[in-house]
Amino acid sequence: MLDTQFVPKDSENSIYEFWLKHDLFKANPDAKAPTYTIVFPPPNVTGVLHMGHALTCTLEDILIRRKRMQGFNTLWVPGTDHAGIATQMVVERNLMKEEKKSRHDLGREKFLEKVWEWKEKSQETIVSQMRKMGGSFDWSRLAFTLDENISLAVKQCFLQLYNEGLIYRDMAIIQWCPRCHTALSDLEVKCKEIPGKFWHIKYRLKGTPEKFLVVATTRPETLLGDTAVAVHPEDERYAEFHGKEVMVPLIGRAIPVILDSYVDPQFGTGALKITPGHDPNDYVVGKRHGLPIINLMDENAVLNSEAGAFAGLDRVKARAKVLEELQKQNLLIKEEDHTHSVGHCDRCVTVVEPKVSQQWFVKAEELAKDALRAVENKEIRIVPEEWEKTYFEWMRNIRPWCISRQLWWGHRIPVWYCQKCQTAHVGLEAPKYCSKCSHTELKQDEDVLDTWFSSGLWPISTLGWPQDSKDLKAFYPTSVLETGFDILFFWVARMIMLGMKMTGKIPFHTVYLHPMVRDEQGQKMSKTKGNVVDPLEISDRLGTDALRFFLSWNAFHGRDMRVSEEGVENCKFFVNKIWNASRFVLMHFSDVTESKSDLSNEVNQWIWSRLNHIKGEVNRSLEQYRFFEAAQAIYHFIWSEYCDWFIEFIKSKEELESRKASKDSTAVEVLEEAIRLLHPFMPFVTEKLWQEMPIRDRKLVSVCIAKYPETDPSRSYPQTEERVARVIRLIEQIRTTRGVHQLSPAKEISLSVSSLASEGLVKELIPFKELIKKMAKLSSIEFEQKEYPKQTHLSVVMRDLRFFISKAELGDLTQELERKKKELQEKTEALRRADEKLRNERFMNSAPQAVKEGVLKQKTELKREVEALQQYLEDLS
RNA sequence: GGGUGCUUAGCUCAGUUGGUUAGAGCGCCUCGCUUACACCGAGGAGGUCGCAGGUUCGACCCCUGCAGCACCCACCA
Repeated sequence: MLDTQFVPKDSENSIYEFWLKHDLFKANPDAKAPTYTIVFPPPNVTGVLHMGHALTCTLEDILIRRKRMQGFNTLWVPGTDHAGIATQMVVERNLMKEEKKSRHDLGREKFLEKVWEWKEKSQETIVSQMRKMGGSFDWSRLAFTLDENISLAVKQCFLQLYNEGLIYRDMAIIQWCPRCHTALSDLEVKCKEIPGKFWHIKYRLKGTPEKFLVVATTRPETLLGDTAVAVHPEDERYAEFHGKEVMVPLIGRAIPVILDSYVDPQFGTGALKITPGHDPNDYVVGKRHGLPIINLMDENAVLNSEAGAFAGLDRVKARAKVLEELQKQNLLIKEEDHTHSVGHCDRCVTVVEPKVSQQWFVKAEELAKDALRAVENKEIRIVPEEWEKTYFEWMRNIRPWCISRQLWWGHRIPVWYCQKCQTAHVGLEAPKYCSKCSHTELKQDEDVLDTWFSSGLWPISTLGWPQDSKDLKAFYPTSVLETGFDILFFWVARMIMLGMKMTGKIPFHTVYLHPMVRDEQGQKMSKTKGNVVDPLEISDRLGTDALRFFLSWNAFHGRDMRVSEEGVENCKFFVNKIWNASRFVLMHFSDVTESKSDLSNEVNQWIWSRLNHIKGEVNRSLEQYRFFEAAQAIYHFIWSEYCDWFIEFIKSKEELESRKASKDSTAVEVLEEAIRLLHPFMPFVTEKLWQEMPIRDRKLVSVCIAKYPETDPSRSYPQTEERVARVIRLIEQIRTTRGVHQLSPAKEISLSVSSLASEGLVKELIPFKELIKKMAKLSSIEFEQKEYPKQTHLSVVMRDLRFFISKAELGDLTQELERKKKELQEKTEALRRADEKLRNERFMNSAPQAVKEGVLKQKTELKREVEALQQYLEDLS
């Protein structure tokens, strides 16, 4: 006997332990069954899981559990990401808070020890949370991006790309974060519109100080690093400056006026100061003209000795000081408001500084070619499809990927420099001596790799690459990559590029991009806003099953997904509903242990047939990653069909007794199948209930490995479905009539039903007589083709049936009158339109037969209804 | 500046290649503690599908324009 309620908190842990005990989630590379593989997007070891992770866990677990039940050899690889910059930041912040020390105070080695400690704790937390969500991961394959074998993959990949010339080291202008002290890739820089100023500054002509040109800039502090002023070659205004030199204000350095068509004469003053050291565009122009590069700032964006009197000031102070000086020297002409977009560090939101430095790059342009083609020719399918365009757009305009980071936490770049001749050696191990000069002193590159470089290898590295492992053979390419669209470029694109380059094969067949999690108002969740809904707290209180069902119910193909506690609560009600339906069934049929469904019984036929539809729909929807559709289909079946109608149908004393006596198994079997159908969505409660089912595959230890329901043509009864649908409609109509006439639910009435179409229709209802009586609360019901006088009876019409109720039994009719008038209006209009269509020659010529027949049928029905309604209204008044 | 989406019931969203009277959940209103469930049951109200044109026998769906919203990418100083 089941408890009166399912208490998730008391059951979930032990159910999960039960699964682990029976080792149900472990994949076997030697198994014969076809494989189905997902690698879980490894969460950063920066802290705890949020709602986005919960969504990922839920959706992937649904896919995996269904495939497992379908008999696939499923593998779901769990893991975590070292998340270089993010984790380093968190640990640094902690260190500062707790010990008032910077990482430099500790030194590289000691600091890394601290980070490892942090990682252990964080990973432990994350793993326990993934379990709490019910995730059926193969824990024997738990991976971390800095594991030895994963690091080997990273080095191997670096080496291979280097040998092919696809990785190179270059002096280039990159985005530098003065707070994180590292280079960033373009993707890690987010542009933001910032209201700023446009300052117009005098640059005097060398030797003729009364002549000058005016340069407009948003960054006056960088003028200290100017090495030219550029004007458009055809800009007449500056013709007299061609070939001359002007003086940099404040420091009196002469720089040439150069001609470059990059300059837009319409913009600003048409004269552009060129600062190759601190502006990506200027860098390009500077290179074109062979201009010197002046690096004005140190790693903190504090001005260095190149800045002369301004040395020691940071960017912001330097700007103020420079402006002040310009003002004093009467070189500042005007100041206007100007909004422009400024790059910010994705992690710490500091304004980044373009900086010329030695960095490592990947020729992404080369790798993108195959990665682009794979999606173009649908070898890799992106769902929803509209994201393909975004992917194409980015891939076609991809630029070199800066992969070196001046951090401590991460994969050290596998390059060693000879301390004598500076020759670089790239390899998996430190070389013993220099291959060029045989010197034995070599030093490894200080930098580490971009986190996404190792993430990009995740599908292959977790499966054992570069070894020719069993896992790689069995499970690669993986089946589907499921994640949020926000990391399409960061992660997905790079996995495709690196996976294809390293193995020659695509890393996965399908990319499913789920929506972003928002709060109730559609706002991004963030700690600072305080609108974060914590999945663990919710699952603690309302149950993991409810949370998971809510998440799948809301996984639309849109871009946002709103999470509210109320929504989860409603799903909890659904959990309760199934629980109680099961209680009812077990209360009456717990001794029904043999499959013996009376298939001559129309109610049985009907519920089997309905179940059959739902099975098809759920499977179809899940194949297309339409989680919301699948969830809704099951919800509707269990609640509105199985509970509201089937159970109510069999609930009458006689029916129940007769079913118990004959040990009819329908109620149990349909429920058991519905439970299996629901299991991927709500693993915990379904496991618990499945174990209680008197009929189930007893050879199996868990519903996790029970067969996932598939449609079964032998259980399809379309005609019965139609008949029962008519019965349901009749009951509903009687109830409505009772309702609008304000009859007490306790009051029994009598009525007579006749057909508006063929007489057979009414005969078909006779077997349901008792059932209708019970459910519509009737004292008696007659089925006969008989008219009653309108003085004494009211006739109610519904499509193909009508019934008569004695007026004496009805109460106030005024409300009903209004309602029916409106209905008559609507139906008359619909009839008119149907009629118009049928008269329309062109419609009759071009519409498909089925549509024409439909309209004709509709017209007949409407006509009957309109006539009957008119009569009904007459009767009423 | 370039790109991608979105606009359907009070709210969140479905609506498959244009074809019968546009759906769901929640919320709301009325009634009911009927022995699985009040975390429930029965019934009801509620939409000129953002606006304006066009194509078509027929448009929520296709085309054009407009308005509003969101997101992504971006070196106009």
